[in-house]
Amino acid sequence: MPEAATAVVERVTALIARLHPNMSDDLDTAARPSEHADAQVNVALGLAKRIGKNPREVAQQIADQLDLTGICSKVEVAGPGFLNLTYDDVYLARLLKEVAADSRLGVHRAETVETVVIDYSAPNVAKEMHVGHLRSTVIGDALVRMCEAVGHTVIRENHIGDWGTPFGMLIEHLVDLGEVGAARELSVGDLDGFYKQARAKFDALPEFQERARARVVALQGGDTDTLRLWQLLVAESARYFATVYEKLAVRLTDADLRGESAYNELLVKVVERLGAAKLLTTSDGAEVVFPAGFTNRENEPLPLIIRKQDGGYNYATSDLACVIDRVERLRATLMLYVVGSPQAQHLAMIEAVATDAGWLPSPARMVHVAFGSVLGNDRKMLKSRTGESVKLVELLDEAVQRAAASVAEKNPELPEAQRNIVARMIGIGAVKYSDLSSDRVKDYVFEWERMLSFDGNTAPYLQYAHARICSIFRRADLARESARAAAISLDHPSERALALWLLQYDSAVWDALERYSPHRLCTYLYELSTRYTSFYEQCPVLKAESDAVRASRLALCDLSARILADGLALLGIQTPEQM
RNA sequence: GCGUUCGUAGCUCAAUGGAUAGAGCAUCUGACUUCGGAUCAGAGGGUUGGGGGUUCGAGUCCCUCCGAGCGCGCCA
Repeated sequence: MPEAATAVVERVTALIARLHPNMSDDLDTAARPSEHADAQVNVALGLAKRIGKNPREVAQQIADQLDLTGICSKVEVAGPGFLNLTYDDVYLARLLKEVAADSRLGVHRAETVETVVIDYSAPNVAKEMHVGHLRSTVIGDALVRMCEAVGHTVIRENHIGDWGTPFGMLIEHLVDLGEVGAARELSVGDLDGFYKQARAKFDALPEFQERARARVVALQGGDTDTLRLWQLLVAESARYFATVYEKLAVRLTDADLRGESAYNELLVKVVERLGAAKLLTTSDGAEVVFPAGFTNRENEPLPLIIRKQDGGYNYATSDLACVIDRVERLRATLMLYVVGSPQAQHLAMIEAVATDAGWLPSPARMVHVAFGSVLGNDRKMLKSRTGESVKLVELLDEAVQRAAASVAEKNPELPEAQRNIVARMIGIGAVKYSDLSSDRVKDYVFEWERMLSFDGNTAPYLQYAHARICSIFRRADLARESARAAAISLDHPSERALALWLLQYDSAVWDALERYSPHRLCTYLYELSTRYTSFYEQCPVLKAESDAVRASRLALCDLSARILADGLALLGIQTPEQM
């Protein structure tokens, strides 16, 4: 309820400033959603404490003097000193009409536009994508869409692992297979096999090991032929990643790929600049930084290793280079790292060092958008039957397959071609939604039955609610736009409950975005669906008692469908019109 | 050992420091000549891991204990 709440808060704040001129600072004047009223204001409780008076009396005084004409039809004091507000129906109807006429559905733009770099997905070249990449990719994609929706400038960065010692053995394996054979091997999508074969040879054959090591040196030395072979691996992998992203329907493209190798030239500069800032020390032959506040097992200062004993660099160095690149070249003001929580300490150290080195001048900042693991039925990290990590493609294919079976069973009239399209929206949507709908910092249990169920907080349930609305307009042979100018009346309780919720879309989107918590938007959309279906059960739309009521209800339907579709789109989930 | 995240109904999950901790699944009871029953209405089910503290008010903040996951020097 952005506008209504804002209007209320403005008047409350003004009144308190008048009544208690020196008390108005940092008082909680917010108008919150409430179970007992349309909204509640709790300011009297804090104020009473501060001025040493009875909270109910303070609340009553505010209620008596607060002028909410045209906004609220009722203000009452309840409990220990809550102000319960009932909005004026005419006012609500007017707000709804404004939202219905708004292509943004009431979602306001960011006041200050940020340049947001979002670092997510991050698969490794020549390695299969597995469930471990699911959460980063899906959460990152949702954040991209939400940031863009409020007008931020978003730069997607898929920080792929395309460099390091494993590439010696991978390139040698490629040479062994022959370029044509290797390309064939890689293009069938069996990257796991390729990697494992290389690994097996590396472990078993000293001769191969020698070649691999020499190849790493050649790669780092910039040997032309080696670089060409390396690029072949990268290109084949990129093609594979693109197919996965297409299946997943996320925004990532080849243009967003940014391998670690991209920072190679910057690594020397990182060392130079850390040296110039006098942060660098030598420890056991390695060049390291000791950021304050980090300790190891023995309670000794924990170093961030910048240059190894052997002179090589590692991930900490390239992560620091990355910070410099994002702040100084891309002008990032906000950097989101959609990375699993196990890396919390590493990222905290990167941030500490970058801050100490002066590479994060305000307003530039890093945020670790951490997330937990995907668990199987046994409550342990999800694994395949053979104990290996589950291939992402296989998981996605199974989701679509299961959805297709479900649609075939429940709606056999749907033509097969359409069924396949819909099955993809449902299956992929279900996987994404089950990932997004619980608090990201916690682990979650991956269960096919639950995520594909049409009951409960699932994508199919939301999609179904949307499809039913589309069905109403189809049956009535009405264009959706035609519903938007209607005068809205809110006589039935379920109409009113729905209307109140529709008006809170703006705050739901912002709430989810500000916490980088897509699940808050999921919860909102789920509640919207339940309120809608409840309305749908109780209020006939096409057979409404009058044309005016029918038009009003059609407007509520249209707005509900648009917010459902828009909200799901912000989560990267599609909404079929039939299913 | 140190650090960190988590612990809420039988299960899976919600809950800006605000009222009687909410949903879904499962269980039980109802509702289809009606816009998609792929649904809806209702019931039972809780010492929010234990114990202290701060606060007018704590699932939420602080301390402590218990339990689980993860991390902790040259992999990324």
